[in-house]
Amino acid sequence: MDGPTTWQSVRAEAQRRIRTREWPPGAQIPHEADLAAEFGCARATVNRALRDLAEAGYLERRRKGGTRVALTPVRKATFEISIIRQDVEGRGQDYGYRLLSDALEPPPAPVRAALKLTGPAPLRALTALHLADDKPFCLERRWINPAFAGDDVRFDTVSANEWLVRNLAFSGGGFSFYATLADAELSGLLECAPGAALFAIDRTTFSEAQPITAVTLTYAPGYRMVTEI
Amino acid sequence: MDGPTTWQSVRAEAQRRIRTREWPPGAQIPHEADLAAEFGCARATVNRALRDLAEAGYLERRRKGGTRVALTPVRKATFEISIIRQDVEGRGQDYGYRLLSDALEPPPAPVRAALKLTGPAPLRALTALHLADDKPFCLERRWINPAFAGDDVRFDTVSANEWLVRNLAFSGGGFSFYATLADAELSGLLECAPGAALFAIDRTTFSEAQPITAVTLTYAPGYRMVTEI
DNA sequence: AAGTGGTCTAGACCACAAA
DNA sequence: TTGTGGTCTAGACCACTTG
Repeated sequence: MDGPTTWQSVRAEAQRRIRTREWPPGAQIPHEADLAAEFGCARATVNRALRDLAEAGYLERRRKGGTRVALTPVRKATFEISIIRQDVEGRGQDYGYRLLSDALEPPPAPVRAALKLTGPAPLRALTALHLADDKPFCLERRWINPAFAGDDVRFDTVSANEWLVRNLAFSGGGFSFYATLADAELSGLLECAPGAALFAIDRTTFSEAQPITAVTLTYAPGYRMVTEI
Repeated sequence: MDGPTTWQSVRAEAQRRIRTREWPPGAQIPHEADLAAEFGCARATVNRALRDLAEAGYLERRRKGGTRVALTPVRKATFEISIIRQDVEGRGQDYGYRLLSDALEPPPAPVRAALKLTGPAPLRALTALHLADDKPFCLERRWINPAFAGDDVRFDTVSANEWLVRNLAFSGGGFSFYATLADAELSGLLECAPGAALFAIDRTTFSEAQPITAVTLTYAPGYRMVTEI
């Protein structure tokens, strides 16, 4: 005996069959019940293994339709959205934060569109600088729905980034990553040459279909966002 | 009766308790057995729900240590690594591909380091251009371990990007995203102004600890990588 | 040593989609 | 209509870690 069949071992064997083309791309693979019989385990164990592979993009499963090997295995990479302070400290540098401005302003059209706002109601507009070892690390330009962070919430010492992460669990939204040029304002704030290439992230956050915040994070030159799979 | 308790409903209720601070950050939550009794369901159902929340970064679970609400909920975003052709076609544009060069060359030091190569053995060096509606979309500069794609594999019409995705299921590796400036060579190939800000991705791929390929994808100006959570 | 999550089993019913 | 995956149950044993 070699103990009970684990779902990891079933997954590994299924991976092997996909890699070796024993189960070629597009082909239908045996039912869970058949595989359970073959591996001598419960169907739930097979289910757990195949569900894992489907989540990773290697299999496509449909009720009644059965399970097929994905024609184009979609690699899914995950990256962690950390608080900027943790990002800096994780690099072994000292973190600093400076709030540059905080006022109510009517949002420009792109921000209104990103947050799906209809009216021109003013939003709370923040500009802040995140520092690493006293040097500019990232510029944060944020628009916040005042209903979620009124005047009583102050961002002098705690960044809006951190406050929102800690106070808005379970929200959805979108990201977009792109490159942008340092204009006069950015080069001044980030203390870099005008015309430098800067990595930037636009992010919108919703909670239960309510718009919460839109933010642009522009990083100082040389920044890389790293992840593994 | 309202039917069996689903793991999704358990997860939703747990989410609510975290959001409302009924389970505050850092606090230990009841055992699976207690929650199962409270919800009137099997422990496996509670386990499925809490495991899901833990994978999303909201809970931290340890055998014997119990389950705690994460102090800093790490948001995990996932993005799909698609074949560039699909990316272009998904935008409703015509895809084109042009192989610019293909030769065996000793890799430069950064590539050797990224692939953890010890010797100076030559790699297959490819340069190719991906087109959208006949305009440059993305420049691909790739180094491939010849053991995995010898001379018999030709990349005239099928991009190495696509060939590798289709032929190397189950591989690991790393990504890094950054911004870079268009130098003379890049501006010529991507038909953009010198000094433009370009979004770029470095990627390394390993299969079973064997180095497979290192690639730099440099996108034409204006490209955004988009994802949702 | 003991408590907690991780997993497996065997069986059952259900939801969905294909035929 | 029917076949397939999705899920729930009740019980059991095990692995890991903390005390």
